[in-house]
Amino acid sequence: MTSFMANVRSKSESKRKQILVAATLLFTEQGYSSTSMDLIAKNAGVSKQTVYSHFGSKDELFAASIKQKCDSYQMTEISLDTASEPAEILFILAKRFLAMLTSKEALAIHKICAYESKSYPQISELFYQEGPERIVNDVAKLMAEFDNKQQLIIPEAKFAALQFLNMVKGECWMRLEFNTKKQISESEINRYLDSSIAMFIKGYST
Amino acid sequence: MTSFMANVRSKSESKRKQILVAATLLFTEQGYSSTSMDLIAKNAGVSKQTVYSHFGSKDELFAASIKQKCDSYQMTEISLDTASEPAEILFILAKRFLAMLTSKEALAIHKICAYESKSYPQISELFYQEGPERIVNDVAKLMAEFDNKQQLIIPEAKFAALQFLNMVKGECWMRLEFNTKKQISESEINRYLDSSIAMFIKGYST
DNA sequence: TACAAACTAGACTCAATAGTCTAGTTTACT
DNA sequence: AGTAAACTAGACTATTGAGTCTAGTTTGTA
Repeated sequence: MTSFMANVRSKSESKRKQILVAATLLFTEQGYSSTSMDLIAKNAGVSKQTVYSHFGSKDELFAASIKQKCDSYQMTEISLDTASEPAEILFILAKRFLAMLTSKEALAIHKICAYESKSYPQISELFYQEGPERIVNDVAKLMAEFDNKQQLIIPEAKFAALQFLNMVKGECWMRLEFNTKKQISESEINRYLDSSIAMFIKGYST
Repeated sequence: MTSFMANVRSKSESKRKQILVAATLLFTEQGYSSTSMDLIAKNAGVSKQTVYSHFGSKDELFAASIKQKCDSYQMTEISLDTASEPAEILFILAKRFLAMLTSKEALAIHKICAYESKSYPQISELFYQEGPERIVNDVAKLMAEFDNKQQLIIPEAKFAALQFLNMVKGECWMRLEFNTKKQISESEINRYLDSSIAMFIKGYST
């Protein structure tokens, strides 16, 4: 068989990665339409033709770029020490979740997926599944565990997860999303989280 | 004085409005960069030159367009019958808030302001103030009232408002934001809201 | 070593679009 | 009625950017 395939040189995997890395950086920093293929090629240290040989079009490259970002969305595994008190666990969870959510990367990819959700519904869907949905499901398991152990009474674990995570986002995230001048201080965030957790626990207490 | 200003014809206010209406529609439907000035002029039923005579540039028109959308952001006044039970009031509030939030218009303007928040920080800021911030402040007043009347114990009215409104957004809003195939049914939303309100009230109960 | 495919640099086409300009028309005010 | 500015239609400029093409270079494999 290989005799038919003489003189074959396979496309460089490293070039592909360079292109993907450069593209992802530019797309998430500047958005889809403001990012040119020429600049991607230049930043990847690669010729434009090579970009087109690895990815057929700008669309395709965009899809591949966001897709790999989604795949690598390893939300810091919520491997929490479930031996502790709910209040303690929830506080740590809230902090981790907020840290992830407010990272430059996460904000950028969220923004671009929401904005392009009409033009690229499959990408947006992918992001939703790998991002929000996965996290909600993970936290729902934790909520079910609280219920199991009778630490809290939670009839609908998924609702509780949604309620908790959405609360945690709060003003802090919105201000980042809209890039407002004033931002929320760490201490203010902590006060808010304390308040939210206290309310949540009381609301679901036995 | 007017003798110096002979032969003056003032720019037509109605043309200005036509332009603004067409521009707003296109910007919110297609985003900033995909909307051309030619199309705006055409849809407004006006010549391109007239667009430029009323608004100096595309940027300026965009700013004016979003600004007037923000100004007209009369969140259905939260004139709630505060004589009722908190649970009842909160349910009506939640439904109204969700209806507003999930309207095509609100989703579109939210999206574009978030996306352009780096390029147009002043517009994004304006949206934040006229949208989220105003609503939170209004709801905070309601929360303070619950506390005053000792129907609930709410030490930090603004926190409670943020917690409540963010909870209400829930999965429904996220799925619209990302345009996922599956959407949340009305009955599922109601179950979620009931759960959220029950938890909130218990969490802040006396 | 020879070949074919991956690669490079950069010129090229083609389309879209922001903004300007021109020439002629309408309209409000004096 | 006369005038100057608002308006129209549309040609025009200049730029940007996606995607192609060409000519030549490198490189892995048979």
